[in-house]
Amino acid sequence: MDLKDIQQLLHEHKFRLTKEREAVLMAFVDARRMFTPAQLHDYVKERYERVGLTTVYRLLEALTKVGLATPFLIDGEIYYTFCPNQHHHHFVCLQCHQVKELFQCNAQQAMDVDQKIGTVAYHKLDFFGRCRSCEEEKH
Amino acid sequence: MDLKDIQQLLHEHKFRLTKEREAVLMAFVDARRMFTPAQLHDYVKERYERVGLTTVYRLLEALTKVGLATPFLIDGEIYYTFCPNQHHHHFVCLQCHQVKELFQCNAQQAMDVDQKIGTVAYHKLDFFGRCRSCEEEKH
DNA sequence: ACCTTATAGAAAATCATTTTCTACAACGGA
DNA sequence: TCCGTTGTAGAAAATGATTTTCTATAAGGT
Repeated sequence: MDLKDIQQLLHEHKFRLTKEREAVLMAFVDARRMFTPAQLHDYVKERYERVGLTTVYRLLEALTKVGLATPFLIDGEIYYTFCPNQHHHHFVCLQCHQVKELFQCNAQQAMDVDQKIGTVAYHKLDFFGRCRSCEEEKH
Repeated sequence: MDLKDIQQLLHEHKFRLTKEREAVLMAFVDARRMFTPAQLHDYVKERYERVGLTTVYRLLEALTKVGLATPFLIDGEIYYTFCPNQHHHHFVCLQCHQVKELFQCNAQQAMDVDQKIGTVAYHKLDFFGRCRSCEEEKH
């Protein structure tokens, strides 16, 4: 999924991709890690250009609405990660906040929620720990 | 896990179980559903006795800290559910907010996160949908 | 019973998020 | 390409959930 596709998806939902949003989007996509809105704001400011915090909030809201971003709740903080793909899971490094996608998914079958309980609309499966490079960091 | 065990666990962490906290705890445990702090506050006020909202926040924080409550992020709202057991997963009804625990867990084996990625400290697997009774409600 | 330490709850403070507002930019049609 | 419509940027203000503060009180150990 590249910029064109993202643009089209946003467009279908009547969101316009301005240069400001594009700057935030580029930063967000490239980073491959999770951010709180304020963190992403700082990150964009440093690397790309100065944009308003409101703009960051609005893009994150838009991306979440069209299914391109996922919020995580960790230690009471809400982090967002860019999620271009349909259904997948995550490995989240609690140290460097890097996020990796895992595509293989056997959870639905593996768990097989009983009909007596209800009907599953969707599920979430995420792994948290330390990524390889964070582990190697401390000798 | 009964009240005695909860009391002991809180005690180990130097939390005291006062009558106010006990009222909130009873409500929370009995309900078997998820609440935002404000919702739980209302619920306790109606059914048990009047307690301060601050007290509700503090109990939820304490329970989360000792591993007896789990927060869910749904539509931007943070909901808490009482989680007495070690490792398990959830079925969350998005309509009535009822929560059921699922104990069988093959996720770790089923997914088998690659060593190259990192080391998993814990994982979360939750199912969202409509529970049986909500489904039957509308004929 | 006494002493230390945690708690209740109201009130105030904090701070993340949302709303408001105005000038401006993007898109689509002529 | 120009124009009208509609969404957007960003600062500033408002909102509202959550946290902190404070004082009297209660809990639990000794």
